[in-house]
This record gives sequence, C-alpha cells and structure tokens, in this order.
Amino acid sequence: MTVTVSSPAERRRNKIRARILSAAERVFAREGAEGLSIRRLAENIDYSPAAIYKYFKSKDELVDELKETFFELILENVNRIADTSTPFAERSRDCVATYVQIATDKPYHYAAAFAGESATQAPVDGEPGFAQSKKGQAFMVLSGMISEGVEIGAFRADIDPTLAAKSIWASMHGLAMMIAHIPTYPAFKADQAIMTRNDFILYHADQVIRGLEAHHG
Amino acid sequence: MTVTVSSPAERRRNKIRARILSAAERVFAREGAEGLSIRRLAENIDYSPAAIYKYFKSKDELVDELKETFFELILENVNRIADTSTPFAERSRDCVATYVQIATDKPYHYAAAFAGESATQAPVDGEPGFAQSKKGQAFMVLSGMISEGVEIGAFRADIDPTLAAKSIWASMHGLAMMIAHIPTYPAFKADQAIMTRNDFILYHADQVIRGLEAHHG
DNA sequence: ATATTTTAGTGAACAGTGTTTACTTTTTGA
DNA sequence: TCAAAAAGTAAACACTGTTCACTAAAATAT
Repeated sequence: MTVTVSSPAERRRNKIRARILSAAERVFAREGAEGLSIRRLAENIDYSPAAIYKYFKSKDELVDELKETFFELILENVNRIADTSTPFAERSRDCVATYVQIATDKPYHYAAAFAGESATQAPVDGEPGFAQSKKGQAFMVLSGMISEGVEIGAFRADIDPTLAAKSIWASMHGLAMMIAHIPTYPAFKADQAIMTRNDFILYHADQVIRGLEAHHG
Repeated sequence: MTVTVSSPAERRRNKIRARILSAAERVFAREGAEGLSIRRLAENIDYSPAAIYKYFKSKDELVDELKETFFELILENVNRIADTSTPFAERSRDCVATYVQIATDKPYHYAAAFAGESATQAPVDGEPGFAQSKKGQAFMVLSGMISEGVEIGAFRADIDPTLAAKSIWASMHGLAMMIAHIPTYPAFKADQAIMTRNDFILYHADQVIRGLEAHHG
C-alpha cells in the first residue's frame, strides 16, 4: 500500500480549495445555486474572482463537488439505517423516510443534485462508473434491501429488485422534490395542518413499500 | 350572459402577446428556460428587447404563463382518461401513466413547472385559488378517482383520498422528474435496454396503484 | 378636424452574471 | 542564487434581466 506523500504546497492548496468549497456550501445551503456567484464567493474568501478558476475549472465543477458530497451524506445515513437489526418492515420504511428527510434538511442541495443532472454528465445505471459513484452505491443499498425482502417472502416473488428499486427511487424522489420546491408541502395552511411533514413522509414511505408487499389485509 | 366586446386595439394587442408566447413556447420546448432569453425572443419576433416588457412585466411572468398552459394540457389529457368507461383498475393506472407521459413529451416544461414552484408563488392546497388553478383541478381529478376506488372496494377502506392523492402525486412526480432530467431514464445503455421507457412508466404506475389496493395475492 | 392623452416601440444604459487573457508577484526546486 | 512553475489579479468580453427617457403612432375627447 503506497502512501501518497503530500508536499506542503499541495496541502496548502487543498486547504484553500476546502475553504472555497466550505464558503460555497454555506451560501448554497441558504440560497441555492441562484445565490451562489463566483464574485460573491471570491469576496467571501477575500480573493479575486479569477482566483477561483485556479482551483476549479468552472462553476459547474465546483457545484458538482458540492453535490457529490451531498450524496455521500445521503449514502451514509441510508446505510446506517440499512445496517440496523430492526425488523425488515420497519427498516425498509425507515430507509425510504431517511432519504426524504435529508432532502428536507437541505432542499437546495437535493434539488440541484438532480436538476440538470450534473453539468458534467453524471454516470447513469448501466454506464461504467455508476457503481462507484455515491449515487450508484445508494441505489445498490436500495436494490439489495428489496432483494432481501423478496427472499424472506415479505415482497412478491416475481419482483425484479433492480427494476423495483428504480420505481421506488422515483417515488422517493418525487416527495423529496416536492418538499424541496414547495416550502409548505404537504401544504395545509399553517393553522389547518392535518399532518406534520415528518408524519407525511412516513405515510408516503408506507405507501411506497406497500406496493411491493406480498399480502396485506 | 354579457359578451365582452374587444376593441380592435385590444385584439391587436392580444395577437402580439400570443405571438410572443408562441415564440417563447417554441424555444422553451427545445432548450428550456436556460435557452430562453428576452433578447433572443425579441430578435425572434423582430422587436426590441424592451418591447417585451410592454406585454409582460417580467420574464418570470411570461414563463408562468407557459407553465399554466402546460398544466392545462395535463389536465385535459388526464381528464380524458378519467372520464373513460374502462374498468377502474386499468383506468386509474392509465391516469397515472398519462400524467407521466406528458412530462416525457415536454420535459423542459414539466421540470420548469415545478422547479422554483413558479416565481409568482403558485397557490398550494389549502390556499384560496388552488381549486381554481389547473394544477388544483388536476389534483381533484386524482383524489376523486381515489375516492371512487375506496367506494367500490378496490382500495383500502381506511384511505383518506386527499392524503393518498398527495402521496400518489409525489410518486408520479418523481418519475416525471427523473425522465425530465435524465435523458436516458430508466437508463440501461441503448443496447442493453431491458424495458422501454413506456413500459417502465406502466410498471411504475402499477406499483403506485398497488400501494392503495385492498388485497392482492 | 383638431388637440390631447394614452399606448407602442426604441436605444442606451445599469447592474449583474460566468469566464478569459495578459500581466505581476510569490513560491518552489535544482 | 536563479530559472521555472504556480498563485493571484485587474480588466475586459459576452452574456443576462430590467429600467429610463424618449419618439412615433394610434385612440379619445372636444
């Protein structure tokens, strides 16, 4: 195992890069991609706008790095739930709910992560590199969990885990996007709320999982 | 019934407004909001950029009008299916599928219609004006259909149609967004396609409806 | 028909954006 | 110590949405 020695220069460079990313992250979380401008970012870290381009070759590349970090966060959280020993029914529901809740916490990140589908063409299932990407890994956690459900008889036997995972992901994605884009979702004016957002997420997760189940009465 | 008489001036004005919108529609369908610029639009219809502002008070307002027309299209199509006399099982599935297919046909429209959730704050369920908006009407078609399903015993008796409709819509929305943002969704490299896009839409619609059903085995 | 007022349309500018280029300063490695 | 490489910058380019002062034309009132 070769250890990559990092020169002081290299470390200094990485530090500044990280400072840029952290400043970008801060602005992005509050105001989204619209509010994030190179000039503003430069001012924030006390550099000239052109300086940013010594560290990132474009704004898109910078934002893509924020997205990848965000998917890392999703993956970590979903994985943490998936590795739990709680009963399958709960566990699968919690996975779905957790995914959506993270989108709730960082709506701008979530919306951006899918909008435009990363300017530098992210790999999609079937392409090389998908399995390596954080998004790809998250997908595999999901399809793995569906496989488990089929094996233990909780889900219908004729289910193709990959196909079902795509469908389930779409359903999670939908709620995540709704929440990301509509501040008051699931609506109901403040004073006539029938259900809290979190309860609705669980409701939706239930609904989605139920579509896979073998029986219920 | 009072007939609103339109002066020649008014008609001429509406005609030009329509010309602007139609040019905008053309550009928008091909390249989305990014490609639509006031200057380009002005050149397209042979006016100065500033002239546009005599007909629309902002670009957002112009785009919002495109969105509303788009929702009209969705509503028309979904309504057409909903009024069919085909068996309930098929009919409900087709409604979901149709919704998604329209998003497939006009991905930019669909993505824009939800992204930013209309700059001029569209009414959300619970607010006045929602029931009048095209989006609100589409929602009511959906929840009405769910009510029917509960009544005839196809869906679980404990289902709250409004709540379920929100969940179902989120699931449709997710697939629609996936398709709108990812050109190759549901992925699979061209030569290893396991399932066509349309088949996958039906598969997803099935899955979604199944989550509501009373029994299956 | 004439005078007045409203509307249609324009060119130029403002304030922003991402990005590139030529240039200077600093840091690094031999 | 000195040449080479990297860091950082000011100024410009080509865009963007939008506003403002202005002219030309049509609509309205007298």
